[in-house]
Amino acid sequence: MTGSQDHHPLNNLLRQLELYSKLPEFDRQLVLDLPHRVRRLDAGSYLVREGDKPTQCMILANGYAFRQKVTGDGSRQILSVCIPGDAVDLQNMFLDVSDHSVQLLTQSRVADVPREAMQELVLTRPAIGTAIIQLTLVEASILREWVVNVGRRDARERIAHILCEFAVRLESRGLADGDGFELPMTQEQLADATGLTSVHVNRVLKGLEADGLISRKRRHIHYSNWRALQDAGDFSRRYLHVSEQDTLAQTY
Amino acid sequence: MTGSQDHHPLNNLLRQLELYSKLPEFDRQLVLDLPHRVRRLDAGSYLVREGDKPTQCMILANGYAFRQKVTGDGSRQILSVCIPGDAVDLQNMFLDVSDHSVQLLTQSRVADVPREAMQELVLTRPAIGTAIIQLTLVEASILREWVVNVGRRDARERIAHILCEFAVRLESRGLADGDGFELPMTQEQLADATGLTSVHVNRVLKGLEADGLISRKRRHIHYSNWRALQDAGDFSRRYLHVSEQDTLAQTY
DNA sequence: CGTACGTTTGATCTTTCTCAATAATGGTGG
DNA sequence: CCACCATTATTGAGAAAGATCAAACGTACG
Repeated sequence: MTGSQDHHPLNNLLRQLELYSKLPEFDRQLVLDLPHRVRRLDAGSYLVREGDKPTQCMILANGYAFRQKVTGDGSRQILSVCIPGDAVDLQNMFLDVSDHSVQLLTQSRVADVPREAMQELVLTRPAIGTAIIQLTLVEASILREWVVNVGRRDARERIAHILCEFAVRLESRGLADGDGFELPMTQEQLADATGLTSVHVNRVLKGLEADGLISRKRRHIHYSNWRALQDAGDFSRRYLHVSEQDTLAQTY
Repeated sequence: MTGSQDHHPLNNLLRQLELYSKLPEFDRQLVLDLPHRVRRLDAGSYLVREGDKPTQCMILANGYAFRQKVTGDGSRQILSVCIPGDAVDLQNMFLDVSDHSVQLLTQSRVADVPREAMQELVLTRPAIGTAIIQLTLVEASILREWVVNVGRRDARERIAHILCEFAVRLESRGLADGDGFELPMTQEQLADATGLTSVHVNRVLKGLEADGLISRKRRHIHYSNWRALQDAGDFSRRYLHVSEQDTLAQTY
């Protein structure tokens, strides 16, 4: 869960920017030279609250976070899970007021970069601009898949699907162990991500386990039958826009 | 529904780019000078199919379209509704393969702009880059709200919410008539947008009508009680990031 | 060792879906 | 203008997935 020992927290940002194509050396250095401040925050801390006017972009150096919105009657919908290395606040870099909240799932180190510094790089360095736009578009693609997940799949499919998504995303960052991963959230949070109740999530998880698709120990998910799990979740990785080689271990 | 008589179809793109801030005159001209081709297409035509490698960005000169994905068992989820003037393919401008389809709701005129020409403007003209990123981020914000809508609201709230969203978006483009608008879709499509069945959508619409929140004539929705409709849909316009003055008529 | 939080399980209730049939509407060809 | 057809809208009855309520059980942690 700790990942590599990158002591420079912007290395994470850089790695993400280079997901789709390498940056010129000059641009890489500009990214690493961005002014920033590192904070260590506890689980549950808010990085952004809906309605905020953020002045910083935040990069998750380690740890997990999630985006959420709360409805008028108080129920919560989780909108995405940020994994170590994610830039959390690209959304807010070009919009003045945040339309959702971001909260830490685990204790984390977070790097803050002033909004203007980040904007300047994006607008003046085409390679960096391209990379940022691609990241934003992939995030939108994942959101579209989540709309499908909660809108048109039953409970079992939803859970299987989100487990597959975690598996591929974590694998692509080297945070999974080949045939399993540490689920960074409680069943209640899983419920809020899938539009279900925690009671029902529990029953579905037990069902998947009983059917031999996964096994669980504490929060660790082991996929006993990866193909069957994908089928159960109607999962195809296309929407993640990750290259095959990033997740070779799962292609077998 | 026909909108204004912009004979230059890129005027629509320009208007959208200037939603958040005016472009310098030089940039405006670059946009209008973009190479393009105009096509007239029938309702039901696909502008993009999932899996395509698009080479053009498309701008909806008039008419309506929607984004959709289809699940393994054949059910459809509508992901967003594009209204006249929307640039449909910003998503694909920087990603090589499309993760969803776009289909026309009505007969439309569509302007195609080569991907590279568009990319170049975005990456070399900061004002245009900013505008495009903002549009992309607003679209992501709407997607997040849709996740909330299908994930955490009941049928009545979902329908009321989506009606409010249409009202504000159409109003902001001058396509509504103050206290009503022409719904561009069937109840079946409304169902696919809200994760419900058409049967249930019908019952909910009748319920909203019986309670005096809306009245309907054919596809025309008239909101008899705008405030009550917003309340019923747990609707707040923040996520649309439209300025108040764009929709002054509704603020009363 | 106790407290708080997360998980598991059972029983019951509601919302929404499914299936099926009927009615309205718009468009088409004659 | 009219008869016909395809699509869309409407309504009813029964079934099912998932929610709700309630309680017991584990486990981590101060």
